Amino acid sequence: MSNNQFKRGELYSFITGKASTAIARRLQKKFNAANLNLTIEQWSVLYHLWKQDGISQQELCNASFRDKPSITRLVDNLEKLQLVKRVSSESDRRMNLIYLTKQALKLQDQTMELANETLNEALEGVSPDRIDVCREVLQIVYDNLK
Amino acid sequence: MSNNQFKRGELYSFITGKASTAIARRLQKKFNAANLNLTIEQWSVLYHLWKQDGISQQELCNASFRDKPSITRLVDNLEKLQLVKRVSSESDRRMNLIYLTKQALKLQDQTMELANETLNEALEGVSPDRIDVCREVLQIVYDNLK
DNA sequence: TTTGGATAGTTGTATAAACAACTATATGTC
DNA sequence: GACATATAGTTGTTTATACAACTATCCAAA
Repeated sequence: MSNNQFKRGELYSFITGKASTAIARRLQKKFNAANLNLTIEQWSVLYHLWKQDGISQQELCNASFRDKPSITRLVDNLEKLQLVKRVSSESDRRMNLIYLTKQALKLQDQTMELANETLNEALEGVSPDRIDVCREVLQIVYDNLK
Repeated sequence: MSNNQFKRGELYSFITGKASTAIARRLQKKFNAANLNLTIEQWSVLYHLWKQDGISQQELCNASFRDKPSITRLVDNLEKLQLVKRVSSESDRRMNLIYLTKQALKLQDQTMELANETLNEALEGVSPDRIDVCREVLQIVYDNLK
């Protein structure tokens, strides 16, 4: 028997990720209300490209904690939306380098603003140091399991 | 303007729920390794039924933070696996009451054990009071947004 | 230079979530 | 009792995820 550390309620919440689901839903609603035709998952890919443009799909896999087929299809859809372009690498023709379009660059400010707004709503009434503890714990969880 | 409370890394982790995703994946792998032919989502429905059997699909929606079509299909799949049975309510024929089968009752101990094990791995090296803070913050986030 | 293993990406299939539109049943009001 | 409205559940469609199997390219060792 492992131990008695977790009461049921805790266990369920941790595993099902109710909080992050709620945050993602709220942000999606904001995107929809702003007529941004963009899913949170697509946004999360753009998020990495805004930090560094022209990375490979494999690097997007690592950065976004998704497998290769997931990234293939997200990039497919982002390409349909004309937000990214696949460019075959000259030095290694196995790789596609993913580049943002002008249209995608324009989305950064507005969507980051909505994301910040969402987090402020989510964390209203929580003190900064408790947020810090929470963030650190979640990081350890991720590191423990990845 | 919202504020500057969040650095990028924090923001992304909170929204995409990397930690809970990692926990769910680890638990799924344990289910697979134990030859339990069961998804985490299906397990999370059983979880509520183990607490209270014979509730309606709508109550499962509320308990599991899912919409009605999601529950319809999860119950469909659980029925195919012969883990639950839909029983039309006598008092209100719009409702299906969902009952666990004997087979599903047998799964409770083993899967809860695997879930506890997973959480112990996830939270290794985190002190109980920090876990508490984290859990409380996540609960507030959920309450703020639901 | 050939060959075999590793790496990058794609495709097929199953499960799941969100949203809209739908059916069936219940209920309250006239 | 009839009708409007609300509630419970289902179905269709799109997007996303996981896993397995596949192709194409690269690279290193014989």
